[in-house]
Amino acid sequence: MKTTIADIARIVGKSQATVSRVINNPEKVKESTRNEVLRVMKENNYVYNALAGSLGKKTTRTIGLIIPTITNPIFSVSTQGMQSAATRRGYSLLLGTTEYSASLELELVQLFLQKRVDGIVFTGTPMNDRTIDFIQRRKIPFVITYERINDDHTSFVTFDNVKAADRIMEYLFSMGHRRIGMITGKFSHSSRSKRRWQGYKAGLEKRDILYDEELVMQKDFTVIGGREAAARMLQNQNPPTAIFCGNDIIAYGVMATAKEKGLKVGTNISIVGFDDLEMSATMDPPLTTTRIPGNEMGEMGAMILIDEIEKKSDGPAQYILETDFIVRGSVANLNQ
Amino acid sequence: MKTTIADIARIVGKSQATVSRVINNPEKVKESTRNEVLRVMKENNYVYNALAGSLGKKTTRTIGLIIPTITNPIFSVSTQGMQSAATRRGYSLLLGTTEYSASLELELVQLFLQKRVDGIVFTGTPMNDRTIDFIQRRKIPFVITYERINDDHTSFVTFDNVKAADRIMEYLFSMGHRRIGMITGKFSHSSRSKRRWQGYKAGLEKRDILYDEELVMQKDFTVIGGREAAARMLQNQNPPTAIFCGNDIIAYGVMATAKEKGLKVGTNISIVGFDDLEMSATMDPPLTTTRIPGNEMGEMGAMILIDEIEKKSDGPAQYILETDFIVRGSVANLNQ
DNA sequence: CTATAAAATGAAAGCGTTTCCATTATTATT
DNA sequence: AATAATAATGGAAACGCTTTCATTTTATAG
Repeated sequence: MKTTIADIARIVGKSQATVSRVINNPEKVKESTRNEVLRVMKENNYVYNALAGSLGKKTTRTIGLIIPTITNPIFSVSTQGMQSAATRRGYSLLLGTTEYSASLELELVQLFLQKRVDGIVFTGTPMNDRTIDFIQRRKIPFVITYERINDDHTSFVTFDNVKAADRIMEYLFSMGHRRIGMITGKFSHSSRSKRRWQGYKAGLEKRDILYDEELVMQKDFTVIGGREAAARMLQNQNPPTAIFCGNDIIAYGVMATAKEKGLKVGTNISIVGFDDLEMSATMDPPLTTTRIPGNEMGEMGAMILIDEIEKKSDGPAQYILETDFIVRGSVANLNQ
Repeated sequence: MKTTIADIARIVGKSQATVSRVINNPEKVKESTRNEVLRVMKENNYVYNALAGSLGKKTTRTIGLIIPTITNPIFSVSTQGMQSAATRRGYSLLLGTTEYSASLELELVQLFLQKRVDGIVFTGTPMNDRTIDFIQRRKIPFVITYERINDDHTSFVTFDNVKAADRIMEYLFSMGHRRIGMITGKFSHSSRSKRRWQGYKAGLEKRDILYDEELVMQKDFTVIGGREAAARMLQNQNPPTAIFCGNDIIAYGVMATAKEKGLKVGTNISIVGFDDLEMSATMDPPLTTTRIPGNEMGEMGAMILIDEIEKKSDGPAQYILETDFIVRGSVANLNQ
């Protein structure tokens, strides 16, 4: 039924090895026979069987991507970057989402290993110890993006959440804010939330502002999460003048409920986000936030991984990319 | 180095066939030997080679997803749905983005065929004729989501853009609007844009409103696109009272520039979007728009495809899902 | 022309499973 | 206890490539 290289070989009157060569090392076969082979392939609608090929070559030219969810824009942006870098270098992406579940994460790794991906990139997942152990034991190349682990031997490309959070606190302080709340994602879901909170807390302490537990809440990274948290926080008897949101989506929710309560964002209440999603600039007022290098992390993650797969790298690559703090209109200046 | 089922067989003292059975038909091997095999597998860190397995079985349990871009939220939502349905049924997703390029689309199909995916789902791509021809000739199962083609033999799950657009026009008319503009995506990128425009035009004609070319613009499906179009359209000497935007993202842009021009959205200017992204409800004012069943299309698309792969379906499945028109606050009532 | 190097090709053994068919062991039946 | 079923297992070919090594052709040099 399906034609194989053996069929092609027979028709052309050459050996199977030669046909294989025109696929993999065309320059090694005489031009005339190469053209002949190609012609016959076309004529017979030959489709290369990459399964069989990979079984022999021991490489599949596909990399696995493990990500909490594709739904969060920050992850779709990095996925896009990864996809384009991978394509550029001739690799495909096998997609797996964990929904923040550690067991799913491990299962995915196992599945990907069975499918013999050439490498795996973990994006924004906590990577539980069993996963790390499992993957390290099989010594298949992997890189981490959005996160990092403390291990000299593993590659990652991430950014500094603590530093970025500190930059925000510095700004808020300079604008005269002293009572600052924080609404962030669940620590259990991402260590990024926790680091931002650490930056928040450190920023407070550094400026001798006391940390008030009532002003920090962990919520889902969703609009609803932001709304719920804001609703409670704003009816505090001594409400914050500014709220540091763990991401832009939460900030949208906070803005919405603040407005509903009659507050004027950027005047009566200040809000800052994190991520700089595309819509953040078009909010009303435009959201002050920090841009993270999502696309770059994706691209670089793929590049680094592929370099390791192809042994073009010397040792692990560890990058900490810069973030940009973007001042727009959602923070009031209390100094004047 | 790597242990294979042959190794396992030797250690256990059984044949390779038996080991293969404990993997694929565990019930067919005596419990004691099954446990023994399992034990030895664990002991030796055996990892099943799905490549070799697939070569024999002629199925890879992976399906290819071809999508314009993962960055657009409507596609990431459907991808999520697809992913979860696929996982549930034991399939993985191979991801490919076309960036709206027909040639890339074809290349992806070819690549996926080589990698022997069990089926392909096309999401929101125009599917050029060469692609259709190519894939039909190899008779590998495929389904289309977000779009459809006129062919009794191919499965799709989509929604009715013309109808949804008509619903919008009906509403706008009922609210007293007679001069209605449209800002939509490029027809060349998605036939959805074109259909929505058709619905717009038909809606106009049905109500004896004359079609004014100056009030319709094709732009990128981006915030910037919306801004640019709005900037021009609003300085028309006879500007529209309402603008029908081809998607929510464009609507965000339009809202932003309308506000900048001092217009009050929902009062002086009316805007309606399309897609109902998560943030649309939190816009100011909340955006009136129509919800499309992204997640459902993804889930159903995967289900239908897998049914076809596993021959559990009788003939092609063609679904046209319902959309929801969601009235919020961005349209003024001109009647009162 | 001949000798030699280089290019082109071929034969056949993998790669790690599945699967068909045959064989042996076990259980049920009378 | 003999026979018939049924369950469990094994042998070996097949899946469609790659790759190594040997062999044959062709080109190059003297």
